[in-house]
Amino acid sequence: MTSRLDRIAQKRREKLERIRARGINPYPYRYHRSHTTQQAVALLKQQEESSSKAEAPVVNIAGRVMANRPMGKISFLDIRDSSGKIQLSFHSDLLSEASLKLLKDIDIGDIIGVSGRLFRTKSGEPTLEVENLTLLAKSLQPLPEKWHGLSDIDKRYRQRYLDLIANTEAKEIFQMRSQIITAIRQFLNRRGFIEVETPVLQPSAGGALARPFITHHHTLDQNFYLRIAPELHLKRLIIGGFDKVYELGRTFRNEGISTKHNPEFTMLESYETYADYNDVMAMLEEMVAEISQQVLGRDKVEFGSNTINFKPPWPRLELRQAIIKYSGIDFEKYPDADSLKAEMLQLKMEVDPQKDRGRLIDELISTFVEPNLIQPTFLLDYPVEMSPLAKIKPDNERLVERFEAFAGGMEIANAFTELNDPIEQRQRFLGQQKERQIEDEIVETIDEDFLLALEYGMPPTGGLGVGIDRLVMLLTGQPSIRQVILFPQLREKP
RNA sequence: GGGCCGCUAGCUCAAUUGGAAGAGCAGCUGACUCUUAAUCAGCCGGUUACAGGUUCGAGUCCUGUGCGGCUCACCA
Repeated sequence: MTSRLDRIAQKRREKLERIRARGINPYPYRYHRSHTTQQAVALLKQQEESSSKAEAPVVNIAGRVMANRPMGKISFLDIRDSSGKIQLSFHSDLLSEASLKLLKDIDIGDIIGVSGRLFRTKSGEPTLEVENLTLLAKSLQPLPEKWHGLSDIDKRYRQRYLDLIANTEAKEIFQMRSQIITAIRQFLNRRGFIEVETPVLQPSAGGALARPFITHHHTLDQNFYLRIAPELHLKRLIIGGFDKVYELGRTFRNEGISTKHNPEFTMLESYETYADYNDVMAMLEEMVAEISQQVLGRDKVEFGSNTINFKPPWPRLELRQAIIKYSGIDFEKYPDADSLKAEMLQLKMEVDPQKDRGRLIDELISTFVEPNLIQPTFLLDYPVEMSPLAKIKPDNERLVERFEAFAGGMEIANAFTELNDPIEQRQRFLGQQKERQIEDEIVETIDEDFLLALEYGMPPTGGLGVGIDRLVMLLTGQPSIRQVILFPQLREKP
């Protein structure tokens, strides 16, 4: 009746008790480590290259036992820490009685500390000849298989720690993610941007068109939305006199989950005064290329079957021309939703009758254009009805100064010359509210506080939003957003 | 939410047309003084995701449920 897992766990608990019975704490408080495994290997190499014949120094290292190869009087164990791995050898002749006894109760998965001298085996493997063994944490669960790792995708997400232990590639992705985010901060800080934090809990969810999550504050007895964009608060800071601000943080959208969407995701937004969307374009392409250089050491990255080259300048393509090129439809010829819809039906597209003109154009982009934009590309100049926060083009009142950046067939950034006319902004909000209420979707409240702020005067500003998870996907070559989020959203298991 | 696919031991995977549920790793016992996916001998290990149905007989066929993957829709 007992499963194998039960019996393995039972055996390990017995070992734990045996260890305790000998007066050893299997979960001690600290361990003085002198070197990481990587440093220890480097030390050995350095010693070998120096002319001095001095005896190897004693080092203390710690890590998780990953393999055990007992061979009579010698046992070889591999341990791993976050820097790498190293082989340990245990000679029964050189070990104390206590360490020898303890070694018998060490399992794969245990965390141990060892001290001894470094040497190289006949086959050239850097090895620590252990003189002293300390158990630092007993593991009671068996690890995934050593050769194939953990491949059950569900388990990899739910028990990410096992994925990180068993699959070194998984760990590397998240190390790279951290480096990418560090590189972004360095880039912006160097240019004089300051990093700020604005509310996640907001009385109205503005700055984008998306369904928000709703939550409730008990003391205030008030509902709040989780932000769908930090945009409107960052602009308040521009009004307040900060010239260049950015926020790098979590944003929440209560929408479908896919390989490109997670309900909570990380977004960068930056705002720079006295800049327009052309300045922002130049900054973005420079930033992405620089991050790629800094993290990968090159401009190019393999993504699926394509090689993406981030080297600036990226092609700039007018949205209208792009849609003509890939679908044959010129949206300027169809000034209203009905005529555009009719044309789209001609192409045998299934068109939602509820959609307004902006959303129809959006569908043309995602259906025909986006999948073709593998190399980094800017699409410029969007219809005003899809961009309520962007400034109209000086020579065409139906278009705004907005761009979206695409790469690998995904949108990775969205930016515009920010609308700073408070009266026009109010009209745009009202128009948008009307559209949305027709669809009885979410009743949007207008952010009056933001409009008031705008009335005090906002300098001309270029704003940018970058989907960090997607950027990480590109730079790490991952086809699914879940592979670059440590704990992606999953349905709870019963 | 729709469509397609998947779920077998702790892990990685087999199981022919519906005919006795198996292997490797891990674990346990033993051997072995340079192994490194160590090797050798032996042993242990199953609610085949869950519930029902068809059948003499179901891992396999049917229905439903759960979870996941891909995809479409929703959506930037």
